Amino acid sequence: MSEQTVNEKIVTLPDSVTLSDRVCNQLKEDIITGCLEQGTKIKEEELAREHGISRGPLREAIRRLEGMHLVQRIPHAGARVVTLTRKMMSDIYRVREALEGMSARLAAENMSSDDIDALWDLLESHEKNIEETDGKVYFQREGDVDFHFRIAQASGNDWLIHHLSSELYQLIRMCRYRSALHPSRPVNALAEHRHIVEAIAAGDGELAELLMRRHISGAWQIVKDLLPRESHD
Amino acid sequence: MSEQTVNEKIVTLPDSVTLSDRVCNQLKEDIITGCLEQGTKIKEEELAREHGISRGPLREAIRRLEGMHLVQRIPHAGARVVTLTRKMMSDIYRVREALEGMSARLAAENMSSDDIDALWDLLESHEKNIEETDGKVYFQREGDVDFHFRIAQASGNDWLIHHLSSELYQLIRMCRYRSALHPSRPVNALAEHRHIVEAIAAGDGELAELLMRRHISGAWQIVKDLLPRESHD
DNA sequence: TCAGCGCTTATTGTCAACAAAGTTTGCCTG
DNA sequence: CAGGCAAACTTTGTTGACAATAAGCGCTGA
Repeated sequence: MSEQTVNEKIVTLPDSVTLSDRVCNQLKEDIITGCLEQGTKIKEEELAREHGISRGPLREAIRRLEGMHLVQRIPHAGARVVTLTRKMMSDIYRVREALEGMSARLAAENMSSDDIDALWDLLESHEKNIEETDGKVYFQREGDVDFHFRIAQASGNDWLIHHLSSELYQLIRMCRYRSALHPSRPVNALAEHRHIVEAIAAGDGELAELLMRRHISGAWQIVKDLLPRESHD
Repeated sequence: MSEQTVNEKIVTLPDSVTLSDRVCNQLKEDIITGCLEQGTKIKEEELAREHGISRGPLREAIRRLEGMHLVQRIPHAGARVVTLTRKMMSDIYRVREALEGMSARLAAENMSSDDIDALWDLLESHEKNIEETDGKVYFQREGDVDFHFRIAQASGNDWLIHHLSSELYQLIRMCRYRSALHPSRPVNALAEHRHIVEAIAAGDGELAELLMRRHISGAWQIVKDLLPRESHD
């Protein structure tokens, strides 16, 4: 699609449509993985220089991150990396419970048998993954997100898909990176995922929703105790 | 706060913290009210000149509008005002059903009696408003949104509050402006609002959620028939 | 010593010019 | 006459400089 005339200097992210896009994604990852610590003041000139771009595109990137709630901005005072409070995470998990519950119900109603087969395959690969790595990778990496992402996709509701995958999941990932999380949860989660897929395969939307809500609610119970102390809230 | 040296052409929005903010709000209203028609190509230079600002702030404003899903952008090809399809509105109403249902449930659990009294007052003023204007204004203006906005506020869930009030409601408003809408719905809606508040006052979260979901579902049934034809979808 | 004031400085907001990409137009060729 | 190529134009992406605002700091005076 893109010609070969592209400059070879860009190696980290091969095809970046735009400097703003590239830096936006870079910053997003940096924030989520904690490379940019929470509450960090964002100094435009400094960041721009670090990323080798001008302040213009950087400002646009920041505006988009603001839209994703990954940075908070005050008009003439600058922007800071968002700080995840316990309350914020609680709010997000609650909303997620509602949205993913809905997502599972719609998936049960809409999903084709081919898609369901693909879901089973996904779960199988997850299981193998857990066995191989002793459960460490499943939750920490993309595995869990993949599952929920697929369900959201299957709902067919574009709004749901977008908000779950490009906003809520990012903050969930960020939360996971903060709370190094790998108890015996993975095998539990996998079992729960199985039950959800069973309900979906049976076309039982109501059950799928219930199970999904319970699954997420349970996840929050685990996560909330692992969150850093910052107990003032 | 701002000096008097500001150009006197700016009369609509007196104190804007930032050009970008001002134009962003202006554009938002223009898009919602249909002043900027759906699908319109956004030409940066032209718009910037019209609003008397440079392209820099305008681009930032557009990035934020993109985040609100009021414009769609393609990297090197420009941005267009979003086009509301029937599917899109349907998706939004479905999500709204889930989120506002949750919102009503939380409101029933959290709301103080003072807040509930204020809600009753709001409904009363709405009733008077309907009588005075023969029902034309209630839905069309802020009345209905006000009610839902208050409930969302009362939920205490910041994520819910933000997404309902600053994203979903905007698109709902936009939809309303497209479908000139004032049948006998207002009195119905008011009655439904009353029942919801009753449930909240009784602390019956489950009932409040049910009634709210039904209320919104009903609203969609009305709205969807009033949407412009564009029947290809 | 400390409160208040003005200045310096660092940072954000804005602008106009430059570079690159995409789109249209029109010419040339088969 | 049709199709495709190329050049001109339009529009977006990017940059560095300039203006304005807020924060930090030292000074003066009581």
